[in-house]
Amino acid sequence: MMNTTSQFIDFYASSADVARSLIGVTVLVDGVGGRIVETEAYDHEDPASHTFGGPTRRNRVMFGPPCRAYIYRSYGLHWCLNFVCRADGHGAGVLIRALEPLSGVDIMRTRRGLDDVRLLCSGPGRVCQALGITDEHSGLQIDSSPFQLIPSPPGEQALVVVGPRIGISKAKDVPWRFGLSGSRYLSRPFR
DNA sequence: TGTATGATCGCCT
DNA sequence: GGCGATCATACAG
Repeated sequence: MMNTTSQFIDFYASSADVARSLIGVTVLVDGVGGRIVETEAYDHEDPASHTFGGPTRRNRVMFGPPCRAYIYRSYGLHWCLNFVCRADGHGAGVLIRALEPLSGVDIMRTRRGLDDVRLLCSGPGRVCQALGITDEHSGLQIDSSPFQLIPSPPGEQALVVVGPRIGISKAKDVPWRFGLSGSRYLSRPFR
């Protein structure tokens, strides 16, 4: 398998394991971004997932190789970023729901049209607007340009909290939402 | 702090 | 034709 696995995240693991291990990792697009503080896992056997029911034109990237970006349009308005995981054919991924802004904050302010750092990347649609992500990024490797993944500082152990996913009508109780405990940049608090 | 609502369109039935 | 893995705004308490 060629250069498709990031060095410190095993994208061949289950989407829930990947979602948990991404907390604390920094993601940049053309140098702009921050630390992941909130994720959600989705997979092929999950009624809440786009991939439930098999491949379609929209979701085909999720059935391809791991360590790629799957971008979809949400509510006709927003873009949302996922990291594809598991081996080929599983239709699994991790939704990036919120970042702690770290790099290129002024660029993100401009793109979002507001100043408050807490509102720059605290939601999946906001993340894509702040990082300049559109469907043109769909299918790209997330460990090479323009994307960049940076591990958490060694010794810094992210304390991860878990809860049900947000904004779905099916499989509401599955605890596949992960967050950095105590972060000010979550899209919503954990109960 | 919370509930409600409009915007807007690609995808699937 | 209907419905979202959402967001910003408006209003109530």
